[in-house]
Amino acid sequence: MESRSVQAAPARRRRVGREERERQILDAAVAVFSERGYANASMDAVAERVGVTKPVLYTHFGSKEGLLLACVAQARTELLEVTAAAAAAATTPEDMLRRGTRAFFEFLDERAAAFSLLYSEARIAADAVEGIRAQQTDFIAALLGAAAPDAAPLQLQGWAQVIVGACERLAVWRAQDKRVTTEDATEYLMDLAWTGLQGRASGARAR
Amino acid sequence: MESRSVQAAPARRRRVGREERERQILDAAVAVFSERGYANASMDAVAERVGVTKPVLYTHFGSKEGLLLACVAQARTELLEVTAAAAAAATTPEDMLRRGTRAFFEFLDERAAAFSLLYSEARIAADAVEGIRAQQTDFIAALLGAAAPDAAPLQLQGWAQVIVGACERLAVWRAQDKRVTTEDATEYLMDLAWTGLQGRASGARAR
DNA sequence: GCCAGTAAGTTACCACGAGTAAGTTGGGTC
DNA sequence: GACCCAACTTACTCGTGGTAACTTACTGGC
Repeated sequence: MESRSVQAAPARRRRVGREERERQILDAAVAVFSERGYANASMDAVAERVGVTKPVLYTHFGSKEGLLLACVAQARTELLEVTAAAAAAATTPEDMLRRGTRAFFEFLDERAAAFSLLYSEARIAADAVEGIRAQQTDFIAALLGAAAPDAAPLQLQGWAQVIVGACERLAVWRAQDKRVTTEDATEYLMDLAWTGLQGRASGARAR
Repeated sequence: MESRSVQAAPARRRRVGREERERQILDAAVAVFSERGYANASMDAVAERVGVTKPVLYTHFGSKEGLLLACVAQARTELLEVTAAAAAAATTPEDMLRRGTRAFFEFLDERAAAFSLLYSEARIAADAVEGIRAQQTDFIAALLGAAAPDAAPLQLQGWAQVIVGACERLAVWRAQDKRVTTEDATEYLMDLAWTGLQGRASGARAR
């Protein structure tokens, strides 16, 4: 004597297939986690958004942390696909770096919610996010290795770390300052990573 | 009939001055938070480490979040002092970038616990950590502005973001791979930010 | 058509930790 | 040595992650 609506919509909404439910839950989780922050988001809130009760989430993902990790894993897969495809279309090392970088920024633009999850969210997913970074640095180090075959492996890794860190930071900066376009961000990265500050700064002496 | 030790040390441990207590609590909090992670660390654990009970923490810092923020604020102050002092000792822009970068890595080496707190810990402190980054980027942008007076302000900010992001990432990488010395990390940053990859990579054509 | 059997869901609970109200005690001061 | 206040403790509430046990909708076999 409360729900069951007025007359139609007899609240007849149960029994959804496993795969579809999991997609629903993941989408809801990304939304809720990114809106309220992981720590302040309750599992009940996610469940309510899907239209089920809490234990359903637990049968699918085991724990709150497991749910977060599943969200992260999904984003990870998509990220590699997008950047690798962009880099594959390039012909020179410079072009590769530029295209890959731009693809990264564009991906984050499209998927702003997933992004804020990935890069603002907690130690709980730290290992998983670190795994994404490792994936990206390995990928970039391989590209750099092809372009600079005389560099030591550790050096390649170091350069790749620099690029990944720089991109991540630029992405966060863009989220705060909307004036910065993906092209701007890409060029700032290229200015330093490819061209270097040497020529630009040497015009003005340190005085 | 359980504590109160054997005979000496009559558990006579109350009444400590406000400032000293706050320092004790901050130290304990950094230790506990970095050991177990903010989310898994209980306020009782921090209190026990200090040798008091939970409400004491609340009278000093208001909330668990407030305690974390106080830890972060303390680290922030120290970080700026250290890097600014290092940069001030330099004579050329290149030297400034190199000395500041190295000071950053050395600071994190000395204060590993505070570091893991800063760079692994959660959305709760995200704003505060973001404030530290803003402090560092403003500082670096000012240095770059002196060295490259014809660059646009937004461009300077962008370059500074690249450097801050790169340093942060290199720092995390170093924590994982102990082979990488502060000098290595500093040089990898300089390789890209100052010299640029252009010369190095152009030896090998894209083929 | 009807009746198991099982996967999908729900209700109703526990445990644990953040936060607090109210009472207690140490120690400096006159 | 009586007083007072700040430092400290005890003993609670409440919200939320997680779970055990029960219920219900859909499946295929006869």
